[in-house]
Amino acid sequence: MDKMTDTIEAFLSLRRKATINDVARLAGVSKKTVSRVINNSPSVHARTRDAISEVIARISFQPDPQARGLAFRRSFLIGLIYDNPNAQYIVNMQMGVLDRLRGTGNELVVHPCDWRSDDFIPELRQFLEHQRLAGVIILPPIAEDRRLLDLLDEMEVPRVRVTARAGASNQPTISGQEIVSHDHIGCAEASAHIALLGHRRIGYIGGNLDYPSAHERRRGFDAGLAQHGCAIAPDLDEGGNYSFASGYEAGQRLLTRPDRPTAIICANDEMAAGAYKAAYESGLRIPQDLTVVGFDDAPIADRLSPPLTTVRLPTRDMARMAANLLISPEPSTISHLQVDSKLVVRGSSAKAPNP
Amino acid sequence: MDKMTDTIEAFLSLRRKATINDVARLAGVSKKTVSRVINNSPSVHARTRDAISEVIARISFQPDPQARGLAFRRSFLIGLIYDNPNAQYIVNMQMGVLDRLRGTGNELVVHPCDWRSDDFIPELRQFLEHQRLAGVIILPPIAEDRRLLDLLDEMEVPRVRVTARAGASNQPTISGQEIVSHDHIGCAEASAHIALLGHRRIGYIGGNLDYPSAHERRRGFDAGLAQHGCAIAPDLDEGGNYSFASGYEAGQRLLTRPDRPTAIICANDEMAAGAYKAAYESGLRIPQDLTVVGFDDAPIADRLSPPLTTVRLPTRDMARMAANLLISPEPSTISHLQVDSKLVVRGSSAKAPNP
DNA sequence: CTGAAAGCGCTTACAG
DNA sequence: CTGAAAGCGCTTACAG
Repeated sequence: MDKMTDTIEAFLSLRRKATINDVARLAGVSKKTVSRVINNSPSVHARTRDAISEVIARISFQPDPQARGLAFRRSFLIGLIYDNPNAQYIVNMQMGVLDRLRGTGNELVVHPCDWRSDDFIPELRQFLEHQRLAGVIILPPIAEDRRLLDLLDEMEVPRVRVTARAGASNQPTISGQEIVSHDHIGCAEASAHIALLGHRRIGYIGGNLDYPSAHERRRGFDAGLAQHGCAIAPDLDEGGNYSFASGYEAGQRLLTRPDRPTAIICANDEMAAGAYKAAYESGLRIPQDLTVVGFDDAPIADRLSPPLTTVRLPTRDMARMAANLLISPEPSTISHLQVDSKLVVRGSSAKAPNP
Repeated sequence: MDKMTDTIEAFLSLRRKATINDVARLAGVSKKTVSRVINNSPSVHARTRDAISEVIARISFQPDPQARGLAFRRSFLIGLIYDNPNAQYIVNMQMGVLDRLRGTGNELVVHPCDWRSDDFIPELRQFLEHQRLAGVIILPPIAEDRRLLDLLDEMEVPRVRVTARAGASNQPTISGQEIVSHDHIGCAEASAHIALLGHRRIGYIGGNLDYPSAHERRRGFDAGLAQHGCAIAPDLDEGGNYSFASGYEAGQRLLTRPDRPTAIICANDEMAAGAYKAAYESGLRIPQDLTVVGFDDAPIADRLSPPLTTVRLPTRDMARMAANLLISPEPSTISHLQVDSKLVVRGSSAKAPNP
């Protein structure tokens, strides 16, 4: 056993958390050089680097994020900012971000907020001033909020937006990266599926028009139908707000009319579940009497009877990609990454009943 | 305008983030004294304190958490550690913790993990070694994991556990605080409700017996029935694992027998939803032919048709209480706080059908 | 390719 | 009740 090993043994017997000074001493170099290794500086002799890496591994040294952060003038925290009521969506996003953060030394700080509150911007300003975040990921719908984007630009916080509409609220910014979900692709698939099943009396329950997603989804549904010479019946075109209650009420209106639809397209699964309830109360069987499709592939989708045909977005992947844009050592020049939604066929869609 | 105000004006025109040095200079004291004010040290003259507070407010000084953390040898981050598939539960817990953290200068770092993985403990050790957290909150079921508790003790991380069973895995520890949910209270209410409705053929679909909650809930259901001289029929006592699928399968077994139950008690709402599906497929109407009750008041509960009678736990409040135990300046001597669940009656429970 | 000095913004001893 | 010095564990800017 050489002297260096002895010293390492001695250090280990102290059972103390290692610091950069321990590594420097044990490796016989200055702490500046250790710092270079930690930060992957190229200008370190290979042998020096190897020796230092060896010591780091032996004493399981992990640089203290607070000390690094203080010196760097930024933290190793990624903020996730959102105002979204869909719990599964939020949890998936968190998981996706964490997938990418694992092993990078960064942690995830969650920050739900209240878009409607007067305190919305001041509260976020306070949050951002307090922590000097490594970056933030903003989820729909507030990823479209101009005031929030301006605030982030002003504070020079790197950010990635997750949106349903390319280029929305866009302008030259400090690091305006974006993950865009193509909601319309899967919607077009879904409505084409319905047209191919022979449906012609097709009803619609739309999403909250304040959200870009509501427009994108409608655009997709219309396109898929148009492909087959079909369209939403103008007299069956109901507005909803993405809630179960709004889907239920719209479903009641649609299903109690004499010339009721044979299929109802819903802009999300929550409203589709509401439509199920209306159908159930009207004594209509799904899918024999009525076809229903939704969007989200929410947990409720395959718990409904029958399981709901819907459109799925790769939520977790999107979050992973968003985190990657923030973390990636070589910031890519691509600023808009796009992901497609896709149709998931289950038991709620079937051939149109014979007239 | 006096000289001090002038200087503050001058500082503000710099548009620079304030530091403790700015406050000290502007208030004409040492930074040590400013530090005393920040940390509420009693030994500061009232007039001195007021002057400093005034400057702090004027220039909106916020101490840098990283610098404070480095000096304090701990961060201002609260960790939330869990392995739980229920998205709404997780989101509610996060909201509750954040309710209490707001304004304290602490942030929430979420850390889902995989209880089943071989890497479970090593991964958590790495996490805890990296960050020097101000404290952690552990959610069920891993709040019962002995290895995790030992790890936290070894690393001297303050912790609060959220559990369904008082005293589980308990032993003298560094700061073994605990929020205990009395699942059994609401369960007893629920089963008493069923007994009072006249049901006598009562089936049961149980939770995963690896989780304390499964035992606590069963205990409550049994007690509520016993109050009225009733009990789960031994031949209708099904095991489940809290999943929709397990509820569905158990429901099928229960409902296809000739002497089927008139009421089914489920250890959670997911399984109750599975039982709904089995009932639907057997052509049984809820609640006319079959009464069903669940536990959780999950989002699905009032989206089912009819809405599910269930038991609600004040999840968000529990999280708030847990965070409070960690944050509270005067650590309370009470180490076990208890909260009750309660019955929520909806449309899925009705009088037993006439034999 | 490597290092000594100064600094990031705070706090803990130690004085007085 | 208040302060000057040293330190938390890192990095930057400057040398060499």
